[in-house]
Amino acid sequence: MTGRVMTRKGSANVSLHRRILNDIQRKILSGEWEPGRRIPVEHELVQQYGCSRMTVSKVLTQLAQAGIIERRRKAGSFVSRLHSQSAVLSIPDIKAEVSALGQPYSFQLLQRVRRRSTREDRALLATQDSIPVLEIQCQHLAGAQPFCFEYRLINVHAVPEAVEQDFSQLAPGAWLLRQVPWIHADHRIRSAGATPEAARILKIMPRTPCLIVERLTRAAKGTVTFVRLTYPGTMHELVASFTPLGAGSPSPPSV
Amino acid sequence: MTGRVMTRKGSANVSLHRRILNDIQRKILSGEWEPGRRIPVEHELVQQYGCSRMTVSKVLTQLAQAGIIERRRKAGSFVSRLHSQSAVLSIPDIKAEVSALGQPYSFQLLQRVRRRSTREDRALLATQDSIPVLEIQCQHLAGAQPFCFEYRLINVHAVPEAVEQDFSQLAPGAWLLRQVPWIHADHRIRSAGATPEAARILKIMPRTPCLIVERLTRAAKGTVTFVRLTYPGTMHELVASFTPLGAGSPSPPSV
DNA sequence: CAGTGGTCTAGACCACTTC
DNA sequence: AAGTGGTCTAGACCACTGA
Repeated sequence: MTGRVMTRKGSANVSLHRRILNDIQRKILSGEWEPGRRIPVEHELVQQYGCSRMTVSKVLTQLAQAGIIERRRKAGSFVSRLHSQSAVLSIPDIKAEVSALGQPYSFQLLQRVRRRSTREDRALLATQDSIPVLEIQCQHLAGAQPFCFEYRLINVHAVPEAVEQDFSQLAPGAWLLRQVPWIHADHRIRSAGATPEAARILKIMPRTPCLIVERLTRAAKGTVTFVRLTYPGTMHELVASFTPLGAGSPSPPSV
Repeated sequence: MTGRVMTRKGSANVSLHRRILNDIQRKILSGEWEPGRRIPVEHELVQQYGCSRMTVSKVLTQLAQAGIIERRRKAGSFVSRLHSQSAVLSIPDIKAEVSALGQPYSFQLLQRVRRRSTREDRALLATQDSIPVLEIQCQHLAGAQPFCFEYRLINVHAVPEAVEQDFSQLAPGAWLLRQVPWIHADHRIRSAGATPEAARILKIMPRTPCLIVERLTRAAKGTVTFVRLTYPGTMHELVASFTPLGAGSPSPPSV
C-alpha cells in the first residue's frame, strides 16, 4: 500500500489529503451534511479512502481548526453549528493602498511631540504606567488629495529607537513595521463626523462622515503604539472576505 | 524513542508540536529571527528536539499556512517578509450583538417585495442574468432604540424557499443562515451620511455619519443574497483582531 | 469501559528547485 | 546532482469522555 498511482481520472495532480478535504468541505458547504450532523469517524474514512489514519486525521484537524467541524472524543466529529461568523479583513499599507488606486503617494509630517503620557494617552494605549510617549500627526496623500489623517502615539519605552527618527521622510507606520515585530493588534472600526482638526487637514467640511480605524498594537514588551486613521467621507472602503479553506487565498489568515 | 516523559519542568501539559511551534513563533515575533532569515531545516529541528520529522513538518506547515514563514524546496524555510497585514473581523449575528449589549432584541419587517431584478439589483448582486428577486427592508432594534437598518436582495433562483417565508418573525439573515450553507462572502465597509430613508427609520438626522456594511454572499448555485446594513452614527463599532497562532481566539482565521 | 480523537514514530518515495 | 520540502504509511500509546 505504498505509492498510489495518482493518475486516476479526476485526481488531477492534487494530494490525497487535499482531495479528502475538498470532498468533506463540499458536502458540508453544499448542505448535504447539515450542521450538527455527525460525520464519519476516522476509522470509516480510512476505509473509504483506503489510506492511513494520519491522512484523514490531518484533514479533520484542519477542518476543526477552521471551525468547520467540531470534534469531541468518544462522541465523534460534527458539522459545526455556528457558521464561521468571521472574515479576514485586509489591512493594507496606506502607501500600497494609494498606489493601488494609480495615484502617486506622498506623506507629510504635521506634528511630532515628545512628552510624558497624559491620562488620556494611557487610556488609548491601554496602560496604567506613566511613560514617555511620542505623539505624531501626519497625513497621507494621493496625488494632491488628502487621503488619510493619522494620529499616533508611540510608547517610547517599547521602542526607544523612535526618538531618533524624525519621520520626515518615512511614515511612522512603515518604520514601526520594519522595526517592531508585533504580536497582537486590535482594530476598532467606526464611523464619525470629521473633527474640526481632521476636517481642516483633509480639506473637507467638519462633521463630514469619516471612516475611522483605530489600532492598538502590542508586542512582548507591552503596548507599542496606538494609531487612529481618519479616512474622509465615502472615499474609502475596507474589504473583507470569508472563504473556506483553500478556495482563493492560500489560507484565511495570510498575506 | 517512544513515549517521552513529558514531565520536564516547563513542558506543562502541552504537546510537543505545540511547544516547538511556540518556540519558533516566539523567536520570529520577538525579532530574534528577523524577516527573510533562513530558519533551521527540518533535519536540524528533528535533531534539536529529538523528535521525528513528521512532528516538525507539521509545525512548519502550520506556520507556513499562517503566512509566518515561507517554504521553498531546496532553498529552505524563511521568516516571511510581509507582515501579515490582515486581521480577523468578527461579524456577529445582529441578535447576538444586541444581546451582548444587554438589550432586548427585536426585529421589524418594513417591506417585502417580489419582483424581477432591475439593472441596479443585478449590479448589487454581481450577476448579469435577469432573475426574480425578493427585496426586503427591515430594522433591528435594541430595546426601543433602532439599532440597524437592513436592505436586502435575495436571489429567488438560488433560494426558492424564500418566497414562502414572510419574514415577519424571523429575520431574513437568520433564516438564510440556517437555509443556505454559504461558500463565499465579500464585505465592504464604509462610512456615509444616512440617506433620508435610513434616517427616518433609524430616527436620526439625515446625513448623520453611519457605518455601512455591505455583504455579498455566494454559494455553489451562484449569488444568494446582497445585504446592506446601516448602523447609526457612532453607536456601533466593528472589532477585528490579529493574533498569532493560538494565543487567544479559537482560530486566527483558520489554521 | 470502550470508542474516539490527539499525538507521535521511523521510516519511505517523490517533486521540485537551486547549485 | 543533491538538498529540501510534500506527502504518505502502518503502526503505537495515551487522554478524554460519553454511554
